[in-house]
Amino acid sequence: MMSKKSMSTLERISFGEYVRSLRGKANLPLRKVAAELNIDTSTLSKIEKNERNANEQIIDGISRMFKIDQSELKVRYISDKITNQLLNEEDGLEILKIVEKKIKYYRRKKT
Amino acid sequence: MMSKKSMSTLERISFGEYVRSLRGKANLPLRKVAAELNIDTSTLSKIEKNERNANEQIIDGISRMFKIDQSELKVRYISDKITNQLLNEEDGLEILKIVEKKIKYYRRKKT
DNA sequence: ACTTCTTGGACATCATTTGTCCAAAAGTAA
DNA sequence: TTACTTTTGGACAAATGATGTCCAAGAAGT
Repeated sequence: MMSKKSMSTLERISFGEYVRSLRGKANLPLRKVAAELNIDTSTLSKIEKNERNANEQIIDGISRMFKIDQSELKVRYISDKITNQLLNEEDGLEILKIVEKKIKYYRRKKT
Repeated sequence: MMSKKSMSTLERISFGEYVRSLRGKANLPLRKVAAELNIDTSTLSKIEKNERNANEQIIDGISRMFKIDQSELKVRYISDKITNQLLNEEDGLEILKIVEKKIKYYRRKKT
């Protein structure tokens, strides 16, 4: 049985690093991908270095371009963001547990 | 054994509602608490209705005023925020699991 | 060297948040 | 009801943060 604590290499890399790796495998310059996504080359560079935010439209474009699952990519993006919010919080892990309970609670109530 | 899924009443209420309940128990008007916190009455009203953000300073002030644990209050605040970010995400719970792994991973690395 | 790719800074613009005030609504007690 | 206090929501400017765009210089490949 796989330990819950382990992280695959894929999970370990950040959203930006992941996008860069996709682009690398496809052997495409920033220029081309950025054009396809209708954003500036420089902006894409920064996204890949986690210095700029992506958004829904960009994420969708990337997933279409590289034929990867859109929600997987979104999950990567959001989980990075939240990790950054909690990484320096003393009680980060406790917060996660509470959030989990809250989400489950509200979902049960609302659906 | 207590189910992991259960939520105490205290956990169920929002940050704002909690602050309001503290103020209610102490029987203090917004005016007085806001003055103590150096914020506008209106702002505090909105914080209690979760329509405005609190911040570190305000959270600290509230915990001092009502003699409650400062990190507990902070945990409440942040967990509310993150819950709101994830509540409407299809993959919210999956994201939480990944965040947990990431935090554990980075903490192991960095400390 | 020449060319292409990548990066970082500058900048205006746009969006969001904050602090503040005020008037009206809601509540309390005479 | 009237008088008083508390609470709310809207409006607004100021501050802060995000976005889009351009360009020049650094890095990498030929």
